Amino acid sequence: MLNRVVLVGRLTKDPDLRYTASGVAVANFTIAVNRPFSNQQGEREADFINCVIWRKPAENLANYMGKGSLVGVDGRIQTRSYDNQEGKRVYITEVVADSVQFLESRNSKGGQPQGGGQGSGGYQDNQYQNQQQAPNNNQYSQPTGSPNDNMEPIDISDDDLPF
Amino acid sequence: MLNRVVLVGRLTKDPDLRYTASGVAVANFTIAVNRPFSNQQGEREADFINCVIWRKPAENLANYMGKGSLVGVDGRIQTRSYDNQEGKRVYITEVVADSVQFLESRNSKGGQPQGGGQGSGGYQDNQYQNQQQAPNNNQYSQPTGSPNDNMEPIDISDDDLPF
Amino acid sequence: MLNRVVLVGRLTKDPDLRYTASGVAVANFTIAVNRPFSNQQGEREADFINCVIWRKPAENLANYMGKGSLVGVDGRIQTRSYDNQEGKRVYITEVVADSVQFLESRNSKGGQPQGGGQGSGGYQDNQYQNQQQAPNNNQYSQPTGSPNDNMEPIDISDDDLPF
Amino acid sequence: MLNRVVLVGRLTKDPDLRYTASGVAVANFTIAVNRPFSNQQGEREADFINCVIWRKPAENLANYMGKGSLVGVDGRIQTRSYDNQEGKRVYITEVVADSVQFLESRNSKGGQPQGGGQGSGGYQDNQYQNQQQAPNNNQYSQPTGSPNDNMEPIDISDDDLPF
DNA sequence: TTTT
DNA sequence: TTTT
Repeated sequence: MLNRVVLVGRLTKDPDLRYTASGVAVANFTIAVNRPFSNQQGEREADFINCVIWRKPAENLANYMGKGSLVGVDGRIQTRSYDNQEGKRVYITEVVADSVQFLESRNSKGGQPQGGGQGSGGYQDNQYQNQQQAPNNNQYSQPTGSPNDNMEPIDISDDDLPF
Repeated sequence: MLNRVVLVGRLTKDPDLRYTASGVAVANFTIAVNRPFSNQQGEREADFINCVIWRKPAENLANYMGKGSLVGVDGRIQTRSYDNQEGKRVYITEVVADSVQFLESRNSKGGQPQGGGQGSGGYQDNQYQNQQQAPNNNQYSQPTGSPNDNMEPIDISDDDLPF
Repeated sequence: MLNRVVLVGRLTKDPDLRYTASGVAVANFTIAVNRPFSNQQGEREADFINCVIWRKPAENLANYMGKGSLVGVDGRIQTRSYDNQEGKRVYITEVVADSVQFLESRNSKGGQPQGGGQGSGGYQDNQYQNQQQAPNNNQYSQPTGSPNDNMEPIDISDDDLPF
Repeated sequence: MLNRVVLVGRLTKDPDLRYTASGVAVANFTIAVNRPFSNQQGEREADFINCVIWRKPAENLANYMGKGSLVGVDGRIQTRSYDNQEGKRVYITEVVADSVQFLESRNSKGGQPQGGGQGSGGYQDNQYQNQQQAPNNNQYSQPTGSPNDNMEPIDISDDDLPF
């Protein structure tokens, strides 16, 4: 049955990247999507939407985007439930992203602070596409070093390129 | 910012229609959307997605659709929170429907039971469109009588026609 | 970049199934999507949207759906152009379907005419999912025989099952 | 019936703003949406999607966005036809935008060229929302003056504010 | 060239 | 707390 979600918004914090026991990468993140209308107090509110993304795109998101980054999300709504520590059933509604598009980097994540005089915020047509391939059980090698906040072309082998 | 959701699924129960203190109709409903893939046990799971719709379309939904009805939803994701009786903050993610499309009636809601030999389940191009008009404070008159499960053309004045 | 389309409408005619030189199945079809509003003459118009689907789902669509069938489409807009016989460039805008959902069979395609007293139009959760796998170059075997208009469960081997 | 399109892409040229005989503003524009995959030559292609937007949002788009601007579009697919000068029927498929979101200004349209050392390309949560109100037959007052390419807050009366 |  |  049809289940399709498209969002454009900003990361409320850095993505939270983890690995399953079998080594599959998964990142949780929340995006703030401002509403197109004002409330009765005349204020613009936002919706804070929890999202998940799996595998390579999860690592890419965690490595290149951070708090404040503007992203586009294409995915579906998923619901699940679990029993919390008080034995109460908790119901979760979240968006499982098939792909995340980088619209604008905003964070600096420990490196050269963005902004200043260098003409920041350019857009590259970068997109995480979830290949939905079978989970591979290797440990992923974590990219380190300069986060390349300005999103200029970077010189790495195709294999490592997230986009 | 962009926030768009499209769903096709079945009502898990009859819509829950209420009125605000100022007389605005609002209906809550949950739709089950079957996933397009099987889990590791080979079973097809579903997502149970909570939705809200306001005003006239809320009444139409409540009057014409019921548990098991197949509907299409066009809307956006909304998040909100409240403090429960234990003083704990509870976060809600739901879909606010702009319009609901009737794809197939399935329930009988007190009237002539659907099904049998009469060729049921016909589709009419019926759609609730949320006009987003200012709330009107009148009490809505509740349609009663024949639920018209077979969704044949019905003969009522234009003013009452939900589609 | 984001490009997402979701449609629900009826096939204006039987899907047109063909095979590329290398044996890849592709089906073209048009769906009529009724507009949610009336024009100035008070008439409801429709949009006639050309769609394409590839591989297995193309064959499934051609084998199980026909003129008048209600379907849901999840896909993206694609544009292309070609030079016609007069040497004039022609621009095409169409929807490439990732998946098509069967909402209601309507045609009979040579076999037992649908309808009559047998409770027609039931919905099964059937969906063509485009696996985006590499094209396979075999000739597909064309299913023949009973079109199963009522969409009841059918007893064929898993390999042939479209859903 | 359901008909929903969401796009993120760049304007291929400045929007083309016109007025109907009765004074209703309408803007035509094309956005280039890069495909998320490469073709067999390893090149990334794009789809060039024709769009229309009506009334106030049309004027806003024309006044604030130009060739190269990154926009998000939420709308529906519309088809229409007309007879060309050779008396041949021509079929058109385009997107009617309900709203356009400004993701990044790119053009300068006669004013201070964007870019340079000033940290350009910031995102504001600006969105044209088509109110679908009855056409008003006044001549719209055309905003003039500095196009504010950097999209900083601008100080004009609420009535003129497009977002 | 269009569906219910 | 879930639909076919």
